[in-house]
Amino acid sequence: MRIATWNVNSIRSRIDRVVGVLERHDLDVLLLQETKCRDDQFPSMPIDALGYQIAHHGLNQWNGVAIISRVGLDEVQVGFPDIPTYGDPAVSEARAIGATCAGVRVWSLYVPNGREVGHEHYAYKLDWLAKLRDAASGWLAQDKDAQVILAGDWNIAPTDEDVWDPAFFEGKTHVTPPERAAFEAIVDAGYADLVRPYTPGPGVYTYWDYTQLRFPKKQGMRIDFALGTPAVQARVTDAFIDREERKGKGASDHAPVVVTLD
DNA sequence: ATGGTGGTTAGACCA
Repeated sequence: MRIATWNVNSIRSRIDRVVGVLERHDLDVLLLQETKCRDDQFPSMPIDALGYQIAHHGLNQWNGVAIISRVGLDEVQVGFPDIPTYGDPAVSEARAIGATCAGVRVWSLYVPNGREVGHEHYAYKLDWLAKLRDAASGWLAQDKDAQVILAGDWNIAPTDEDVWDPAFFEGKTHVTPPERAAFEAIVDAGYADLVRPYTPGPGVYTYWDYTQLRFPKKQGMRIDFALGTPAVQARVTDAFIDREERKGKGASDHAPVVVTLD
């Protein structure tokens, strides 16, 4: 089984690239973030035509997560237990969707950005990650052999090696100790990074800002991850980051991250 | 090359 996660930055503007990624990598499952549309706006036809099923959760022009699968798409779940809302009045955001695909419980996750350290959105990010940890920890406690994948745009660079210049990011979100601790807490709950062992750094990234020629200058961040329970980790035979997809006109600012299971 | 990113959208907001 081959599964990928990708922050697509609008499914409507990149549907042709999505089809290309599905075909090029012979994907069984593709987890998308930032689809940026409502369910009724999702361009499903080209994906249906390839024999895939789609589960999408999109409420408006922001966020939006989807699971695309050709190996089954069962027990679709929008959000995880106790997923936080944002703001006052409280707003539910489309940042998590789960489903079972060929016996693997997969989650497409779009972790809140945080905006600025100290911003209300930053507190939301940390709370969101803590609630995700609680939920994910519970799933593994229920069944230590559970096959669960938590994948998506985490908006966290877990180590200094995961950003092109640590000094540039000093005092900014994505690299602060509380964010890194929130990520490590999920690893400590039993969810290992499935990709890093196959793509060691430094200089290995999944995201490059559109501005300032960050991609050609190789100035990126590793912020997209696929984490898995021990039962999943034991099945991984390969993983890579599809840098080629970041090239050319009309690319997303994120690259797909691909994992192969036996 | 006096603009410089790109998405959603129609003046901003978000990343």
